[in-house]
Amino acid sequence: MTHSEENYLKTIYHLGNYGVQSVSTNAIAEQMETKASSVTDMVKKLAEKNLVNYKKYQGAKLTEVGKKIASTIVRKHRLWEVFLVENLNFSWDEVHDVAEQLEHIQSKKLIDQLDAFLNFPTHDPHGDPIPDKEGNFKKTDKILLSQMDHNTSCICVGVKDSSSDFLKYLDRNSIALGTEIVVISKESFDGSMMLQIANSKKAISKEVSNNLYVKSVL
Amino acid sequence: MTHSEENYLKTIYHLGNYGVQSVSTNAIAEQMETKASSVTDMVKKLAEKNLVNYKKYQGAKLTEVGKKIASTIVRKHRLWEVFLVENLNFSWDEVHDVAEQLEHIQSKKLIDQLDAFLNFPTHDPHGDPIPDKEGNFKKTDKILLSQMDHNTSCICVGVKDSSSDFLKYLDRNSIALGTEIVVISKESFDGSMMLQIANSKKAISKEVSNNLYVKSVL
DNA sequence: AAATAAATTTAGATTAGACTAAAAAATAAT
DNA sequence: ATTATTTTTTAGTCTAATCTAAATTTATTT
Repeated sequence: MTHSEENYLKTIYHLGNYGVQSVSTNAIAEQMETKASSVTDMVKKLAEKNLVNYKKYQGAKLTEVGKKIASTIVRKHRLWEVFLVENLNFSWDEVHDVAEQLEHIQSKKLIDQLDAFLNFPTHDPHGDPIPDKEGNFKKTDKILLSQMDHNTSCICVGVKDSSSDFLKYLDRNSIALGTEIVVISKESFDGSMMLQIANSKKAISKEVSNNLYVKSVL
Repeated sequence: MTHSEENYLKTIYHLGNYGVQSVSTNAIAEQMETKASSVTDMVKKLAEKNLVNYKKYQGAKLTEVGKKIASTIVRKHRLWEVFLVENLNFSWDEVHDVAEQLEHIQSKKLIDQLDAFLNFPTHDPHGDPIPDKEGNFKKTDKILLSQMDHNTSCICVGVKDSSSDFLKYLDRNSIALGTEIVVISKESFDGSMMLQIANSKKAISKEVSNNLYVKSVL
């Protein structure tokens, strides 16, 4: 497995909804910031190795073996993110690039021991689930903040956009995983919201509420 | 910096005595298990980038910049080894391959924070010194066990051969860093030695005493 | 000092991964 | 149902890093 092959598998895993759907050549190319022709070449190679099923003009879908490998890469990525935040003083907007590198380190013992060292975490610093050794994880019943009605309460459980810019915005507005949010009102014409967070009111745009996952509380 | 370029710099650093001496093409090739022609190509490229000084048929020597990069790679390698042993239950004969991968991770913050997390260690699990951020380290005045006279005492402070086979041999014979060794006698014809370790006597060959660094004690 | 051996470099080929430009297939629009 | 557009593939090129085999330089012997 080369780094490049691993990156393709990971991308197909993410875009194909944890590997269940077929993913188009162009979608892969856009996500990876590469050209469609490069994707075609690589997808053929992965098909040759039985890691994806591929028929011309019909996109690629992970095989069971491909899915297993992809989930392992995601598992490693997310475990390393936890390590960086919990033990090395990284903030949640700084971990991605380093984890992109660390996810390619090959050592079964390393990842098992890291998992144990971190006390078997189930979610990464952005609220995304960490697959177990078999590639399984429980899907949390999270919804987008934008779907909440006014006069309801919820707890922040994840982000859809995990770009540094968005995460820093959340930091500045005291929104973190576990933060309780009350939706005071919702503007129908632009989708903006007025929130109550701790003791202060905050206005947020539709872009923000569309990128924040929450769990409703009674 | 590609992984390959980093590996060449590291090798030249080690073979050239921390970068002070010129290293021959063949020596590099043998150490890296590659061909001399490949080494020539790479050394030319490194010279182009001003990381080594190179004149045809005269080997390669690190420049100051090259030395700095090489020492950083060694620093990362050794810090990761400490982490693996101290925090992830690896034994000293298991760390090398994983550290070979981890040493290429690029992140200044990562390595600084790891250093702090480990409490600024000065030596790796094999007793080798860890360069600081500037690439400096204090050379310990260690000698080979084979140079000790009979009826003298010493403490094990490092290994010359850090192959898994040798390290496991040491484990089986209760020899670790910090172990006190008394040289009872020395056989002149084959260089073998009789040692007193804790409460038991052990016979060791010249190969062993030639690969174990010790510090003499009064 | 000439001949032999060893070390090193050069020349040319190969593979992985990416690219551009052109061709072909699938989709959408008139 | 043709035409136009988008998507995807193919064909050919490029770079990094490696290799083999041949040529060249340096070192060693006799």
